[in-house]
Amino acid sequence: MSSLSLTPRALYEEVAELLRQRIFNRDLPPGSWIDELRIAEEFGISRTPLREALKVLAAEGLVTMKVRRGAYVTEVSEQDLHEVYELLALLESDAAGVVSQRATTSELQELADLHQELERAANPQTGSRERFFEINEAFHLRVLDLAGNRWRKQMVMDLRKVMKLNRHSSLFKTGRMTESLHEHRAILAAIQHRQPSEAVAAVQAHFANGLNAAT
Amino acid sequence: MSSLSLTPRALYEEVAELLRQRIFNRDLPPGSWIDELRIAEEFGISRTPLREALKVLAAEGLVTMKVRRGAYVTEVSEQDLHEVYELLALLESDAAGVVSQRATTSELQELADLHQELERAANPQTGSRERFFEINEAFHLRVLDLAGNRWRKQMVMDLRKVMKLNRHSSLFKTGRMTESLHEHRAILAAIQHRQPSEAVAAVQAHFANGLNAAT
DNA sequence: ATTCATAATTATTGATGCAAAATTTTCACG
DNA sequence: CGTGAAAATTTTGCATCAATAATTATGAAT
Repeated sequence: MSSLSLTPRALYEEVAELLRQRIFNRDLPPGSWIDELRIAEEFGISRTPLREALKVLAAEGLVTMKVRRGAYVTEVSEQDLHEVYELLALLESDAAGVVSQRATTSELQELADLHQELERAANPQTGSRERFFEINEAFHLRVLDLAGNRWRKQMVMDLRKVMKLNRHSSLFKTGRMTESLHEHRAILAAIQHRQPSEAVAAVQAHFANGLNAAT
Repeated sequence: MSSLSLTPRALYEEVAELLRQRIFNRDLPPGSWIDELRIAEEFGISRTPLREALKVLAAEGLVTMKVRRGAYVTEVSEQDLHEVYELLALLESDAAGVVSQRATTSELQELADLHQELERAANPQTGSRERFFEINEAFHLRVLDLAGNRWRKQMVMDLRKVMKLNRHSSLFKTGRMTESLHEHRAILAAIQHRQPSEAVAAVQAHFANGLNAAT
């Protein structure tokens, strides 16, 4: 957690990040009303930057603004879960296809290294549940980086935030670790062998299995 | 311009919409600094709702916030144009594929009716440039509705707003009207004949041609 | 005359205050 | 005892005010 930033973020950005943590920790559970006065008091700030932060989170989909009713933590329905999984599968599978075509040899090696870390994280002896999820997300985001479309990456990151709202989201489910690891092996292999259609299919299968595990 | 809204939007929403219009009209050109005092004065409001509106627009990608420097209208680079086109092609082509599988007969008829309006709008006798772009966008958005994924629709709408920032964006270019109309015929035909892969290909071709026209 | 430093002006950012609206509570009447 | 209306409280939304940071202008020194 490198908290020393060269460009000190605006207060409303910091507040937005704190709110995200509270939401993901389920300190602010889905559906709950966000008490502006209370939060402002706790954070030791005024309501102005807090309200700006809430607008940002609303744009991300994490909170929902109701006219004259304030902000509520977004409730992700079963339908939403399906739709977001569908979108993530589309965006990330296409990215994997692009990467399998365009990645340099050193970039492929980098992905292989990341996957090796994932293997270690999946081993109870050398890793942990938290580490697995961390490396897992890093791998997915690295593929997006290599696909070279910042708009897509931003969208995927936003969608993944929304996924975290759902308890049953298997993006971070313990029982899925071994299965997920196997699927990652297939994804990496397809990319390394520069087989776009196989890479696309492998990522789509990965998300299809994730959705099944979630529901 | 129906200004009587059943659910009176918050002021910051209204302001956001006014700012969007000014940006798309190039009253506020890309790269220009947004003078909060001046705009607030012109709109006859205080700076608080204006700043909240700017946060919303920043989340949409229309403006860029710089720390301690205020808000600037986003400049869309050639690279961005490519990337956004790539994403729109991916999202909308997949949507067309879904619709060609799942649409009911009456929904297909609705799309056909919309396309008929597009044909009329493309005819100098019975339509106009503005009407063509209007119907064109309505058709694309209707396909997204029928594809049944509100997250995708939201993303496409945001991306299309970003496209409007670019002068050369062929989404709204006069010279492309006839060509665009032909491509729309192919898209509609593929959907009506319930041929998903043809529908996907037709939409991808539509966007590929659009990108060529833009650059 | 040019450069550097300091002062002044300007603009963003955050806090506070106030009014309007909605919700809740209380009290009266059936 | 339940229902409905009115008052009180709570909370949002907007405006104003204060402070911090940055940019520009001015002046002095080399």
